[in-house]
Amino acid sequence: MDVVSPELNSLLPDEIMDTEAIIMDDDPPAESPAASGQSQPSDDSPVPMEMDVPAVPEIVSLCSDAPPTQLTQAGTTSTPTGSTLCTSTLTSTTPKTTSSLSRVSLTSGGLQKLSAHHQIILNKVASSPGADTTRSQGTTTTTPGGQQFMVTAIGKSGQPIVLQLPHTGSKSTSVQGLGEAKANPQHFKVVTVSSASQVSTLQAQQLKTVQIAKKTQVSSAGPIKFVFTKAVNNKGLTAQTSVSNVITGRVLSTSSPVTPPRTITLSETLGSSSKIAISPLKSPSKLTVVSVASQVPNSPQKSVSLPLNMAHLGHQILLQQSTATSPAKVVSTHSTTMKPVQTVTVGGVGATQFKTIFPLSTPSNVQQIQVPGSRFHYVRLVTATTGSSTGHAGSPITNSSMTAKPMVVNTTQVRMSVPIVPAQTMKQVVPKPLTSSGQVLTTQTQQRLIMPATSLPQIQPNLTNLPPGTVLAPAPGSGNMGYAVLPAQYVTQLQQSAYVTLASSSGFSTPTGIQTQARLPLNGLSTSGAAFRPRKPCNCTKSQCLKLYCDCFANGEFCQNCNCTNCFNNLEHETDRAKAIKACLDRNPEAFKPKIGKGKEGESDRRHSKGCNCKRSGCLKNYCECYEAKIMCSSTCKCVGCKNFEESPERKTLMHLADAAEVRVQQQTAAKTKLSSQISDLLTRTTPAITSGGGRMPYTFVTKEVAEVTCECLLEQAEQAELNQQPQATAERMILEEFGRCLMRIISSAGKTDCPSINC
DNA sequence: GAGTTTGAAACT
DNA sequence: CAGTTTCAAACTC
Repeated sequence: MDVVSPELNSLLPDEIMDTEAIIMDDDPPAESPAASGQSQPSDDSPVPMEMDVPAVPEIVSLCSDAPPTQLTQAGTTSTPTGSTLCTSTLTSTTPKTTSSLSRVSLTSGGLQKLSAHHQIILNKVASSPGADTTRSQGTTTTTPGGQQFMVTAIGKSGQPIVLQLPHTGSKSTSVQGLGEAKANPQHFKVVTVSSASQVSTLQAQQLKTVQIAKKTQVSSAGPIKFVFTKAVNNKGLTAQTSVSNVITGRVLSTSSPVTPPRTITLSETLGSSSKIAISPLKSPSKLTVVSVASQVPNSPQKSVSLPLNMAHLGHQILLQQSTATSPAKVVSTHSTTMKPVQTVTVGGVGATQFKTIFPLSTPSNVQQIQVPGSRFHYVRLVTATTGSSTGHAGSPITNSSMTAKPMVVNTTQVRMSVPIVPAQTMKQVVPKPLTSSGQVLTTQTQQRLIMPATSLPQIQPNLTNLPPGTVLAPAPGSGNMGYAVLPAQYVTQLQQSAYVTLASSSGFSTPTGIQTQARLPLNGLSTSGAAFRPRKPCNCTKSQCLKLYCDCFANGEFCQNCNCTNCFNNLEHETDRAKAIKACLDRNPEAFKPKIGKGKEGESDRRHSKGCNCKRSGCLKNYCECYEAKIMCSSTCKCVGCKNFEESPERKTLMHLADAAEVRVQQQTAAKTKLSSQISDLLTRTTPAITSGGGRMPYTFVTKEVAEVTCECLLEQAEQAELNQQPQATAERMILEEFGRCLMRIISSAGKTDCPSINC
């Protein structure tokens, strides 16, 4: 089970928070004051949200302004699991709550000093309850009641991220203990944070606290592991998954005995233009919340409360923009007993869903970049920069620009197993990407990017019904906080074929600025196969693809590879698109929800939510949405002359015809395949035989000379029979027998290299 | 490929 | 909410 802090969840749309993989076996949070205060926003969304589950408030922010010097990489340590743990200077943080708790602090910053691998350093820190989290960075204190881990992450300097791990060891029935009674003892939500490498423009260090709710199963025999799982492409195993400047991740997935641990590799690339390549996510994923530090000073941390209906969406990463001056939040109050080794799975694991929110400054910051010679579609998202380093961010991304060490989250599966040693034994843990054997590769699911845009505050309340991945773009000139909701499919597309470069605020715009490049699949053309069904390109001409007439728009996709004209359904027209979305939602709050409800027990239960309104088609043509969806009309339909019902003979006839046609097609296909195979095989075998001579075909031996000799032999038999005055029947038999012998000699000669010799 | 039909979406 | 218009897909030729 994943535990999401109510606080963080409250900031997120229910749909975003929703994950199919989440099992609601966890006990609702009760004890933590912060958690209690973080009541989840009421949402009527039927989809269970992670928000409902988490007992511990969680705050994740990804930007660190602290100078990199604070992070000191002490060394590396091999963990029992084989992962390499890099020790770094400990940063003590003080939980706001008085209760003892184990905490994991993710401190971003000082990445410059990190190894090139940009690993996230988990520093287990024993912190005293009263310690000040904001001040005591770099120090380690031991708290009797709980354990604190400092995770030094990637990114900009010095903004520590604190992962609080409520200890439930003593309290098996702890209120916050999530799913404690459940067999699966470990449930964590992990937020991975990476910050921009640029430190100069950043302001004071910011402490970010990530609270991790842990199930309390202290008695478990096996060591507990924290698995930081990133939304990683399960396909590409070889590629490095690096998260530069912006990163994150909240861990939604939990490691269970049955489920192989999944690893998230968060690596930071030190370079001016960092790109994050988000690998495609296949399996249903859990929600990943990524908090991105914004470069806007003094701006309060902005929480995203977007009730997006993304239940059906795949893996999504939620990026929250946080300001450098935003105060760190420490929420968890649980006191738990740290297990020797705990695995935290951060997002992206098989059944996890990630939702991604990237902060966007202005629409102008979103750039679609077509790289000549590259089959990938590049999208650059740049937040408004107020700093002096804007020039870099605004520059178009080209192949040459990509050389600037962009941070790329590859589609490659990268597993990071971060075993955490008890405070007594281990103080610092640095997760190391595990690509070696024995590590389980995580499966990626769809990712959807939601970009914060301040320009559309009014839309946010209605985001529940937004199309998956809808981009909410900030109004022009509206600050750099906004939400851009990328179309779900677009994100899906991005995952496979396109790159999205996300550059955060001015701090990122510098040569060391953060650029997140997400690898996204093309619209409807995903190579993943079944995961993404290819969709027809639209042909819209008048709707600008901003009306529900457009299937792309209706499906929450960006138009790509379409035949539409005057298309606004792209990143270049985020504002218009956002307005259109809002308009659609105003007209119909459920406009972007699937029309065909998914039956609980199979397709038979599927039905059109609204029903069709056919008049002439008899509901037996694709004009009818019911028929098109291969479902029968129901009582909700208002169709006239409907023939799309169970006992309809017309329907049966059509079905039979369709089945027959399908069978024919399949047979033809199979026949073609077989024939092709046979031909190919024949050519393969005959070609060398003909050329080599050793295996020549029989006809090659029946030369003119052979035929003449054979005929002479036959004539001789005929003459012989005539001389002996044999009856005609006997003569014919003699001739045929001679012919048989000739053939035998010819055949026997076939295996010989020299020319066959036939003698009567 | 052009033209027609159709029904959902948008509009009034 | 009902009627009309618009629109793009489905369909036909």
